[in-house]
Amino acid sequence: MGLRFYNTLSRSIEPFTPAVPGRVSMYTCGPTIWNYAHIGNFRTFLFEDLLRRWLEARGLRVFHVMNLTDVDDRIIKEAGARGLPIREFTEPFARAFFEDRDFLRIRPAHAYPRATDFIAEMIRLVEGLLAKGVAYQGDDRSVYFAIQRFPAYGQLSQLDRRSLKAGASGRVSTDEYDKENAQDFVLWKAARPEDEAVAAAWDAPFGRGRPGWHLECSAMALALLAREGLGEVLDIHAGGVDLIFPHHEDEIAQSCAFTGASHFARVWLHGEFLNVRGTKMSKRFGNITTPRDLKADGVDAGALRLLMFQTHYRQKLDLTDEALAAAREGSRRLGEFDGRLRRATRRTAGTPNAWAEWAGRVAGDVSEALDDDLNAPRAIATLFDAVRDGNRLLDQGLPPGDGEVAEWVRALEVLDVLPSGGGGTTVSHGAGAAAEGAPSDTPPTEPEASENWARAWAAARLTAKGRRDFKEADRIRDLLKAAGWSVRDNKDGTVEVRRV
RNA sequence: GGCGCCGUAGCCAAGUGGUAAGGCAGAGGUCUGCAAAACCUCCAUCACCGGUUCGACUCCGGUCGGCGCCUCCA
Repeated sequence: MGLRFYNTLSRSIEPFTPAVPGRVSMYTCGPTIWNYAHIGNFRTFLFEDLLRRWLEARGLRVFHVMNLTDVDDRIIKEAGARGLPIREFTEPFARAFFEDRDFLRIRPAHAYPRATDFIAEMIRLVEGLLAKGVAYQGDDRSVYFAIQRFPAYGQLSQLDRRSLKAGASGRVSTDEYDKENAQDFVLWKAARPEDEAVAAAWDAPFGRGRPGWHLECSAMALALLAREGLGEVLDIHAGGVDLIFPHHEDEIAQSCAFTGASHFARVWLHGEFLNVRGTKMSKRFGNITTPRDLKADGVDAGALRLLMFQTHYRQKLDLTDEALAAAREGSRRLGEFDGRLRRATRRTAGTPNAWAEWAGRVAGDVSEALDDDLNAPRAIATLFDAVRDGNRLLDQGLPPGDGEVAEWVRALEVLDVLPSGGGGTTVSHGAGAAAEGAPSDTPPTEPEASENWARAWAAARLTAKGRRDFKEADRIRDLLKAAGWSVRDNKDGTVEVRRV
């Protein structure tokens, strides 16, 4: 059936065809670097990572841009409180964002433009809008976009079908405005002393000030599209559902009014929220958890990715310890099978037919699931089916060929949900561990020494088992367990120890 | 008040107009010195009430419950 996505613009699933064959331009709204991004934010970034990976797996060359918002009210306020220029204030959070991104194995975008690096482009955009008469300067010197002069306004959020209740969100007071129409949005905010204090003001023909929130995405997307020779319409624009209105609606208005094109992006994808006990994770609700918090708690990125992808991106997902534990266990099982499969691979042709069928099913089902609006939960179900069937074949002693294993690897690479590193080490007979005599009962603290220690005990267990001294063997297992190592006797007579 | 989403087993979660994927947990079993791992078996009638239909969990209407957006929140 081919690749298809749910397009917020049409509220329906549509076949996806990039404007330039073989290439995809994709812009995703990134974080406002005023603080550490929480995993709610990262749920969206993870969904976008999956999108990116699948497009690439489908053979498309993706140009992915993610902006970093480094000037906004919160940043100015926080920077002011610390007496720092905004650039200096945001820098550590930008770095932290990249660290968290890497921890979660999110593939780096091709560009991470920062708003303050594109002031000139934004000014040009505002000038263009003023020239076209769709923008005007208010009495406060700020520049606003006049939505009544842009008839298509509201198509994304279906504004024509709703009546806005001014200030209903309670997040902004309605009387702060100096606009012709309450729904007009600001393109350029006239500079205030607080802005000057933190170097958040720039000169412009229409007055000194700083960009409004929406402006950066339009300016940077258009600038980077032009640089890549990809026209002035994005193939895909993605973000969280909360950005549909007003952010993306306003981006469309200012971009299309400027370019004259009918679209700013042909496909709009929006990811649902990550909830905590039913309500969205948000700084203002005080219920946030950051990737670094989870990392500190020993949560693995593979488990986290599995958890996120086991729920469709357009469904709300509640984060709980139980769900996290379940994902950890699932990730472990996938990793266990992956290791077993790779060890059993043989490099020969003419593999048993059962494996060929197995591989075909993995590739076909995963592909069909992800093609269908990124149905990762279904793709993961396929993976688990493959684990069960594959283990059964391996139990029968049938080895897979590399071609079949490659199909499994390809499917896994898109989701990337295996546990990271920390595999066990296997000790076989005559490991020479006894060379230095019996290891001490207490483990060394350094990781490497601790591993040697565990290996030594594993060898000792092997020896004890060899003389059928099961009491001693059990004692060793308990001792290792107490030190945080799991023990497993393999069928081939080896002992495997693994950090828990 | 407006717009929209959701309500599937103990927990998480796909899905289809024809009688419910997958994961975790749990129970029993095979294997094992014992474990572990792996495999096998078992574990739902899809919030409620109407309607349409030969047939609905899937379509329509309503009720109840949860959630989101409504000007700078992924």
